[in-house]
Amino acid sequence: MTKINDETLRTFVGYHLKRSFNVIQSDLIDTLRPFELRMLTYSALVLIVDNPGLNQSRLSQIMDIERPNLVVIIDELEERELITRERVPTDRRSYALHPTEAGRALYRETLDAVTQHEAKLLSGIAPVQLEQMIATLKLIETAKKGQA
Amino acid sequence: MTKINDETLRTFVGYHLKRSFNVIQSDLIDTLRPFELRMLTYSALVLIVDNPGLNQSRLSQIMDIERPNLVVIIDELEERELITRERVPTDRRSYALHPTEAGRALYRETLDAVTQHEAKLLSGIAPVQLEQMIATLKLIETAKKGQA
DNA sequence: TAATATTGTTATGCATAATAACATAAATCA
DNA sequence: TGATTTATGTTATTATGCATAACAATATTA
Repeated sequence: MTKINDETLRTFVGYHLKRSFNVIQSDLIDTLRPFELRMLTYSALVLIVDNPGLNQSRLSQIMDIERPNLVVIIDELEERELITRERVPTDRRSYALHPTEAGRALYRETLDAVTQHEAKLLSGIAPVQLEQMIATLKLIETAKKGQA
Repeated sequence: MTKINDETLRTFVGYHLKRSFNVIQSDLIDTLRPFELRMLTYSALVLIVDNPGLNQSRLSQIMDIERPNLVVIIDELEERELITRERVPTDRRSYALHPTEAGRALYRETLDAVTQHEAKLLSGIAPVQLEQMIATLKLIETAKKGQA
């Protein structure tokens, strides 16, 4: 069992980002499974509860996914009666997305579970350190626009 | 164009990780496209050049993917004659993976390109800040084992 | 030797993500 | 006003990443 050398890949920030994200992601998937939610359906539910009345176009923008990919997500949430699609009178092309009472209830349950799971996973890391990291991650997030 | 509120998701470290990784990933995909490499074929090539002779089992472990998923990646690299698969005399179940000269040449080219692209993308961020972030990311990466 | 484990493989499915093409509706402009 | 362009949601299709089950060949072990 020779140790494998990944020092070259370690010179890339992206490599570290990916590996650590994988850890958090797999924890999140486990956390959401009992609620029968995937990462994307969960994100969409949260954003709809926090921004009732928004349309699919805006939602796909904030979620950084293409409109076609959002359709099935919204279909699923509507099917489960967690949200509603309502025609907007002033713009009959778009739908206003609203959470149902069940949607809001599931939001509260899952928010609690996800928060606790992540806190537990990261319990060995100093909060200050996490805050500093998030500040840097925000810089990366906006790096694309900032440069050529 | 009302501003959308994602403050709830912003309370999760994973959300920040995902968004920033997306930025780096899309930059990386663009960087690798001219070389006809994807993220995984690139990672595999780098690891094979840096660890000549390793087998697929070990490679899948370090790459954090399942063995079956590595097969097609290795197939592709072999097809392009960037690596070779050689039966190991002492264990005829496994293949020793070695880079060809073309593989090593592509490695050098791409390493250069990827390094420069990432440096440019992150040029607005202080190196110390990135180093601190990487230290925290490493903690997250090993968090799973460290806890219950 | 018999039972078990490992390596690589095929087949399959799920989740995430991108593009093309389209109907409907709205906005623009000429 | 009417013609053109744009925006919204949708269907269909594809690529990519990632997981599991099942298997043949080979090694290991009990």
